[in-house]
Amino acid sequence: MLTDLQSVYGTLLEASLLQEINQVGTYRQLRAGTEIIRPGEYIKSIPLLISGAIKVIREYDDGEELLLYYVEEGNTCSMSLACCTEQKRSTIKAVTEIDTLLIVIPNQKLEEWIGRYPRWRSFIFASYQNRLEEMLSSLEKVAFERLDERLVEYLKEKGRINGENSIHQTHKEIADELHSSRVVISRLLKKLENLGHIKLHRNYIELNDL
Amino acid sequence: MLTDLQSVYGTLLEASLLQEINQVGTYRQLRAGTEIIRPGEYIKSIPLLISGAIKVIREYDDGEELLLYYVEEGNTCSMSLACCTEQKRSTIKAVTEIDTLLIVIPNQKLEEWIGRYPRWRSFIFASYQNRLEEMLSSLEKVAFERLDERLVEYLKEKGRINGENSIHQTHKEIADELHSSRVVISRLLKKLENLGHIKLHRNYIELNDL
DNA sequence: CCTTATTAGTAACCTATGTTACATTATCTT
DNA sequence: AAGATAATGTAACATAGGTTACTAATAAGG
Repeated sequence: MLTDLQSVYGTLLEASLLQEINQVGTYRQLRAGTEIIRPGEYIKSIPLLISGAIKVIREYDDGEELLLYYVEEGNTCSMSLACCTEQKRSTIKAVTEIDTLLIVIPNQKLEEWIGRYPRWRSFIFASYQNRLEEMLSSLEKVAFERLDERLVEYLKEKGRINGENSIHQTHKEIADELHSSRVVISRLLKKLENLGHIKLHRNYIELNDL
Repeated sequence: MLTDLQSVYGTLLEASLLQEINQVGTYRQLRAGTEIIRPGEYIKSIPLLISGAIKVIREYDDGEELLLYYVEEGNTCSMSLACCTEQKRSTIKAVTEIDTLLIVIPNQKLEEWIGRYPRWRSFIFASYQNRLEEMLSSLEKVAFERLDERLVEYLKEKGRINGENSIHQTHKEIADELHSSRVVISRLLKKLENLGHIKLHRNYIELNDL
């Protein structure tokens, strides 16, 4: 486990800090589709990703949702950071996109290390920076791009994260994450198929050239 | 000047830190409409707002733009923080919305104080947290709300920030900040006028009940 | 005071996206 | 195998919002 940690965070963090993380943290191996954070929960610890990916979703009472961004290996979820340090309830949902290995750190350590380890401090700042940029990028996509463009990017990203050239999702699920409707997504997917970019099947989509 | 600083940041930051800020920082009194940050610039210092307000805008090569959020007194601009610590170019434009007093801190102090002043550390974290939330809120508005709702919120917020019940902007300017077109904004404003919520004039809009 | 530029009003039209409704096909249960 | 359920295809229609074009009103400059 420590070797995994070192191979991912070795260049980012101090060797002594890695030892400490390994001692106080709890390793968790999670299956794809596991809910890590639910809206309304208090968060008492932060996850460092060793492998896999987590998708972060904004969810509403009425069942509406919107995909915000993915967190990948070597990163942490700044939304949790923020919630930790401020003792606030989470406003987002986090779900493992694929099988994921992470290590969970209790939040008092988070603060303590900021005083003691300069590289931890940089790491935390960089995480915030990344998150702000991801949010900005999501905002731009929603504000400026048309749905067909967003759909293509969604398919590409999902394929990349899952390391496959196919997407195992129903049209309804895609529609939810893009905050659209099933019929519209089916229509656009069919158009992409007619252009030869993808091939549609029941419950999965083959990606050819996007 | 120090008394202004104390009255705004006195409860947030250590007294000794305020002294230090007062010494190393540069006070700047800016007129409404002053550009503080332009896209592409490197940022070597961060601003602490003492009074006034700054609007933060995403701007593109083709002249398109989108209003992201306002920074008000007692806050700093986390987008600058992020740029400072990472030595990156700014991706946003910041303009004073009204006459504004702020104090500018060189960025090496920013880092130094994080190690030395716990409350500075909390302040910086809280700023990030606020910015993430503002971004999330902007994202939601663009993704879920219709333009007429966004327009109403825009008018309210602008009125509040300027401390007036009128907005001194042309329809074109409003359209740009909401990333829409003049004709559409005029149409929606006229509808709001017919409902008795506002009164339209050349170059300004009277707000009645919104 | 007259000309010009800026700002706003309005109509006609277009398109992306959402909605409703129903048919079809694939998968699961029993 | 039959029926139930879930996923997809498709057509018809509604609407928010963007575009173009033109007019009207107001302000600014000489």
